[in-house]
Amino acid sequence: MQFADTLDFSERETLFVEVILPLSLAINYTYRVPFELNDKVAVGKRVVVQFGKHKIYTALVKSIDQQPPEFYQAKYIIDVVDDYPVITEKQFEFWNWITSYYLCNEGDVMAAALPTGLKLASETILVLKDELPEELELTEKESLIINVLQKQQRVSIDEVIELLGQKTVYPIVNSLLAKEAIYVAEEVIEKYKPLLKSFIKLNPFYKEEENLKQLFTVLERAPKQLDALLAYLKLAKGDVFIPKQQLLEESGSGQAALKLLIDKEIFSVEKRAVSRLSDSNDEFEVNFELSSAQQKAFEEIEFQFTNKDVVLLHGITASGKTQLYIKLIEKALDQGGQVLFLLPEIALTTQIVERIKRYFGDKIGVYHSKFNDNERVEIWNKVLNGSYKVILGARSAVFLPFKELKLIVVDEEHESSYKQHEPAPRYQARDAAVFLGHLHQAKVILGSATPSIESYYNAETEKYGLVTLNERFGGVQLPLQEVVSIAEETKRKKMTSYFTSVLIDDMTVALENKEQIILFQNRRGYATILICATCGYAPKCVNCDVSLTFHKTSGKLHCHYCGYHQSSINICPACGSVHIEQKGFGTERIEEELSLIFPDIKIARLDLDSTRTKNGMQQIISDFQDKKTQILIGTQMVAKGLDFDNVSLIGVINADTLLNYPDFRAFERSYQLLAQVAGRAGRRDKQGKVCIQAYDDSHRIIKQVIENNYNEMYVDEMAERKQFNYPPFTRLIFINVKHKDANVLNFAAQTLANALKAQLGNRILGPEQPLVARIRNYYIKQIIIKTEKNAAIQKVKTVLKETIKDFNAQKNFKSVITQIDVDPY
DNA sequence: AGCACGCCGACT
DNA sequence: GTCGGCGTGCTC
Repeated sequence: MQFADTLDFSERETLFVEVILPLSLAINYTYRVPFELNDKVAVGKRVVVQFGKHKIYTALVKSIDQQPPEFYQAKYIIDVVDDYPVITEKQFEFWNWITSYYLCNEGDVMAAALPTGLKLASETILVLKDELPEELELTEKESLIINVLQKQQRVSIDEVIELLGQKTVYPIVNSLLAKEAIYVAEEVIEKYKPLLKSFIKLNPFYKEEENLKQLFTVLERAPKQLDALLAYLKLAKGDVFIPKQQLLEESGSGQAALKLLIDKEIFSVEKRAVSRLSDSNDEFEVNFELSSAQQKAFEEIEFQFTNKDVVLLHGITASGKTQLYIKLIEKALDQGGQVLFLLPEIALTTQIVERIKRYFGDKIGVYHSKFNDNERVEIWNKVLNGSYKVILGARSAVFLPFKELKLIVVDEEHESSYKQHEPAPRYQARDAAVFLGHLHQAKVILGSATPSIESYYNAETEKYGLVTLNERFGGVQLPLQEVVSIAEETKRKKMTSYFTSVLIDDMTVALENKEQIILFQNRRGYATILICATCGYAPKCVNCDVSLTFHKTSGKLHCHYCGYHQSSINICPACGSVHIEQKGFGTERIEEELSLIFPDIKIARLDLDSTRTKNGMQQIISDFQDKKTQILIGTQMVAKGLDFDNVSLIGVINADTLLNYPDFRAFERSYQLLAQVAGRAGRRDKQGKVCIQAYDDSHRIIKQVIENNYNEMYVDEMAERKQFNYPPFTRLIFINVKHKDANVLNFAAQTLANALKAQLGNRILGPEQPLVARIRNYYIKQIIIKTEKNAAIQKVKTVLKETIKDFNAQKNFKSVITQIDVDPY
């Protein structure tokens, strides 16, 4: 009996784990834990599981249960990856919020949140059996595979496809498996490899003065080795490892000498994981005092924080918001907390990052999409272990594993790039950050010179605090702003290609003064399309409902939606005419025209095409900064976060295309963009100039930009939004319905809309035809849900989710794709 | 998201 | 007869 008492039955527990897979799946799956891993599994750790026949994934343990699943036999988990949870409890809560608010799957969030390096990859590998069956009859293709396997042991499915020159290899592979000639090895590769560098240390034996002296005499006849030793003694203070690279540079002695020293055990080597991120170690103090206006704003923010969690900082351009942020960050750090500083993607490669880095030194991490996975995993771990206190990042940085988050700064909060449109989770990082702040009881500061209407509304209705900073730092003057009517100039024949005489005169003056110029051409209207002057034919994309755009650099016609491209045309394929004209104008075209007007001036272009690479953009910017180029032509990019001392003139080529964009936020966006662009002119000691070209030169938005009248813009916009029932008075949810067949789509979209209307009534609009009705061979329709602000939104979402589930379950609509976009702006 | 399986049309 | 394309269903 006593024996039975000591038997601990709890150890015989069988555990089951519910895991999230990094895939877009509607439900989570349950696996069984092998007894020997019982102690290792924990919520928030990663586990290796097989999902489906071949694939192996890293899944995340969401919960642990002792109850076996009722309706199926659970598979075993293969392994537990982590010693400690990589996902914190708070992160799970955050993920849950994203899932339910933005109506996506948990797997979508996991896929977006974890750097790929933390998700393991699997590759199916074929391996030859040690002993082949005696009677083995193989087809020609099968023996081909076996032959290769005999030479190189392992072959991946991809290689087999290449080898046989055909796509369907599974039947053949299956046959080989059935004949027991091969087996399948699942290879899980940990993608994250720390960067290892060699470090050198002097044998502690030579710490003794006597021994060292002796060593010197021994090495007298080996000058190179002596150099290395001396270099080490110079670099290393005491008994430490120093980077091999550094030692080689300092000593001037080569690898060979060093190797001899190592062989003689005078030096020892060690491989160490080092950071891939260039941490600037120059932690020099950047001393600055807040101006009295800034100091007042700072105190005001602090005061607002006593009863508000979110404060909107409305500070005009060049009012020195960055300094305020720095002071606030400093304070949060003093309290021992972490800080998340969100920036729009493109602003991350620019000066503001440098400034903040310089101030906070190696406590800071930068996180954005151009970093590779290794770097991202590194940042993830440093946030998790707390060695990074401040994170500068683009929207995905909200997913980092913060522990003691005290403050979140969202700079340029009005920026549309905080919203992710594709793929799910379609989240708005600014709004998510507000929730994240709430979760951590951290304060959130939203900063902008031109706040979004919804944030300003939140401030006006006292949901957020509001602090205004409307004095330019250091008394920098506002630029001189003028509007030129393109219509007028065209009538008087004063236009030179796209440029009004006023802009050309301004440019001439600026160039004579050796000052620099930025020309801004917004993305809309960017395209140059070809059109036949005889019959009106315009080349269209074969996969999408858009005209192809002509790119001079490649000499080809490109589709901006799917990447399709074809060679350009000289003869109209429809009518045979040779009169092909270029219509519309892009940055490329402007660059070309401009170089005809100013042949001796160096011109650079900053847009998506010229900045594909991580350094492409840096190069263009630094060339402009170093005054190697005089004129910079760009799309929105030039408006964001760039500061150039020597720029005295900003030209907006065509403001109308912005204003005419068919979107309820077009005016708001135009105001923000134009105001932002204008803020780039003459930042230091000299008053700059802004020249806005437009057909409709009396448009209220242009007037409001020139007068710097945000409040009037806000009031006008609010009146319109109220009248037409748009946010912030309502909430929008878009449902994009897609199918390859236009007829199926039309019927499906109408059916879904009807089903929704039956429950939600006139809150349902559409289905409507979107601007581009077909992308990548899929036809698209859009259903819009517009609910009143105070409606029980969660209820609407539940209805929506259920209705779509039922809809997709219908036989005819299985292949119809539906995507939900909550707050699609 | 993959991937198998099954059905169908096309061509060595 | 294969081969490749595509629609459909399933993965614990």
